[in-house]
Amino acid sequence: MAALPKLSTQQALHLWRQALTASVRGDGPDLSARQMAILLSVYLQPPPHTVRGMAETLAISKPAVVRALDLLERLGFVRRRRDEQDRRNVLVQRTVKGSVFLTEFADVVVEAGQGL
Amino acid sequence: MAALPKLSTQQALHLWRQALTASVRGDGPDLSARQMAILLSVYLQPPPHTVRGMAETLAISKPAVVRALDLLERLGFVRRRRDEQDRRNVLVQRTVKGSVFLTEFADVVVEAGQGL
DNA sequence: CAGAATCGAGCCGGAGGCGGAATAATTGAC
DNA sequence: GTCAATTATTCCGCCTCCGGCTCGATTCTG
Repeated sequence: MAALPKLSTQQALHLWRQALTASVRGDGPDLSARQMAILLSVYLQPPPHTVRGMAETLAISKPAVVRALDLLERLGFVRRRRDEQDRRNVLVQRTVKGSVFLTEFADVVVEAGQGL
Repeated sequence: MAALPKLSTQQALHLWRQALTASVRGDGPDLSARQMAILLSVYLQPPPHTVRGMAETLAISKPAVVRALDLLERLGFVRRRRDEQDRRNVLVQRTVKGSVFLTEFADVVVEAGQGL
């Protein structure tokens, strides 16, 4: 990945505002910060993705992760699979729909970056 | 402001994830997307900032803006002033505390950008 | 095999957000 | 001066989210 020059404080805030505003205005689902962080983890971090692990990463409770996954699964952005090696675990996997959603969101951020 | 080279899709998502994760993990207040968008508008956009105007900008209801301002004012991130020219309006103004909060948040984003 | 440990999920009371409708205050139109 | 228009706010019922606790299922320990 090509290196990125250091952002200024003003650039960072403007970038965030423009992307956030476009996202809020958009007609897509309004994910909370936790839900978005979980979704991004699943798509950007190496597997496996377990409830326990994500709860620790974000320093939130397990029920909060379960609830977020309930919603993300309902939206079709993510899929739950029982781990056959250790059937206590649930492995969270990506879906095409989730990938499309994140790609569109990334475009919004990229465009906001252009507008600086 | 120095121009920024175009972000790649991957860079945009990684930037967002790292900043979001740090923010969720942090001990600061957990602002929703709408609340954060309103706060950023007040600090980055030219005044005046009215309830009506922000509701239109974000395409959300006025009560939603009022509630967000209630919270932001309770946190000390923003101040409400009656417009003396037209006393129906309320002008939203910045505070030192809000400025500090956003500066710290910007640092998180900048640091996430470095980690790409 | 028995008991402890670990995992995800469900339950519960509380807190807060949502939009539509109604309200009070203020201003503009005529 | 009167009535309509505009602004921010409050009220209402509904829904979602929160964390602590508990639970069933599964695995590990000895």
